[in-house]
Amino acid sequence: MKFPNSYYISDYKLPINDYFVFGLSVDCVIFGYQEGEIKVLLVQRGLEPFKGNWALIGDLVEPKQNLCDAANNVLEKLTGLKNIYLKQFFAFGSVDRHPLDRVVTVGYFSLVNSMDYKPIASSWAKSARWFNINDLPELAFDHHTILLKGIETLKDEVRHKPTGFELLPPKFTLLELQLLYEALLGYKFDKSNFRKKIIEMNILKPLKEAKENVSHRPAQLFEFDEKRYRALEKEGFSFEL
Amino acid sequence: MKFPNSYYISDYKLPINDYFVFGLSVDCVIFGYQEGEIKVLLVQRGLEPFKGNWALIGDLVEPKQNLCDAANNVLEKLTGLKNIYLKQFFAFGSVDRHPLDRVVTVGYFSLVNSMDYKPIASSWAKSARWFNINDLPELAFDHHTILLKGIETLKDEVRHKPTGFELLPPKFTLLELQLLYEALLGYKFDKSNFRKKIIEMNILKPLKEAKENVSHRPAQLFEFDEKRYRALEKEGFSFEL
DNA sequence: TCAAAAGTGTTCCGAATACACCCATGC
DNA sequence: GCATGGGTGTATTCGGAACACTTTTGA
Repeated sequence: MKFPNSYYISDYKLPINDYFVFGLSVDCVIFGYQEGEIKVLLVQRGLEPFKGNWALIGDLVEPKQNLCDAANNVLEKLTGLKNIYLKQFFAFGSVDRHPLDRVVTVGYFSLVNSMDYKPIASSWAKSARWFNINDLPELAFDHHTILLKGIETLKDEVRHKPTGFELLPPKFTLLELQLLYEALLGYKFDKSNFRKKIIEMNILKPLKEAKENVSHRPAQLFEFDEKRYRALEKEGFSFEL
Repeated sequence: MKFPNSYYISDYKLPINDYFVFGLSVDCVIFGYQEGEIKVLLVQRGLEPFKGNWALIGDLVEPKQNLCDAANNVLEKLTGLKNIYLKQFFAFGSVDRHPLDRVVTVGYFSLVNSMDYKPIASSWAKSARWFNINDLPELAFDHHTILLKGIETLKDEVRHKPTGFELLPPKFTLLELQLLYEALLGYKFDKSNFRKKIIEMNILKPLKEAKENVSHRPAQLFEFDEKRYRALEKEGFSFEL
């Protein structure tokens, strides 16, 4: 490697080659929403180390691959979905986090609408399963730590940005939205007040369609108006609750 | 390296050795507060590449060094201060972010009380300077991107957590606190309302001392009550504004 | 006595809360 | 008709915004 003797300004006397010994990986915390509960997608490892344990999906980053591309690839390989909501949340770099060598991993979290998710025929997908985030199995590596940090980030994000919409189908009713937020935040809303608040934000586009095949009055459907949200955001509007 | 043929479950056929080619560094965005303005500490590079440009301080991580230890070391080497507020905010991993080789860098941001900061006699400190965050010089590498992300993170953090206290001396007056938050957030508060709000949060410990040597009525001094804040946080209290 | 900042009190308004109530549909 | 969720209206409360005012110090 044609690296100078010091990267920034360092006191190290070691040849610089000795510094290019890191492995780099990405791990994805994939959230979904089913039956009123927040789920996370895990796979069962088929190889050592930690063979048989459940784990986040992830992979080593290639030498010429951008971090976010690596994360997108991992996600696409498992779900077949492209352009999914994907956000980096933390880099985990403890010396001993991997039993065999020095691997730094970057955590991404992702929200998928479970209806879109069709496990595809890969060695991964066969062993993939959704777990309730309050009822997790033992995890490989430091994936438990990563997952907890991911959940924390999700909750922070949900409270201040209209993140949750990614978990719903594109068209949804106000009650569905309310139930989702109740699951995400862990507390109840008053129906009337929740509606008033979200409607007045002006980030939902009311549709002329209604829910069908329900044994009660059919509810109006809405879409998240992303364009409108971006516009409001620029004006200083900030999503709360 | 005794690495198995696949890290997680991968389709790669390459020998695994080819994946351990990453350099890893940390870069610190160090914020300070002087004369009512938010500053950031930069150093002038003495070596190629980007010799002469201003840059964040940072360094390569050693093979057996934890990420956060690396960041702390960098900070200590420049300022002589240990146990400073330091928080990871993002990993920057573009393939081409470094002109000479593949180096992934992890950004940390830090808040220091400028009174504590005494540049120490090192090759770094000689060329260190505080810059107003609205008046930045040209920066080396992708440090401008990193810095902007750091500023963004700071503003998010400040709004939802009692972060700003690190920028003040341990004992401060309410007006000093107000002016700091005005600088951080970019807008004014009403004196009376600001006081009421912050006092009612119960996270400040009023002292029996007062500011001295001022040509007007001396103000009461306060301390941030970290213990109390942690306790309140556990009960679900959330700091806002 | 004046300037400058410390510190307090009060009114007003809008938003959040807590309910109560009516509507539409399938069975 | 009744169960179920859809959808609306309103009185009350609480907290924030705006602003005025008094106090204490040094010069």
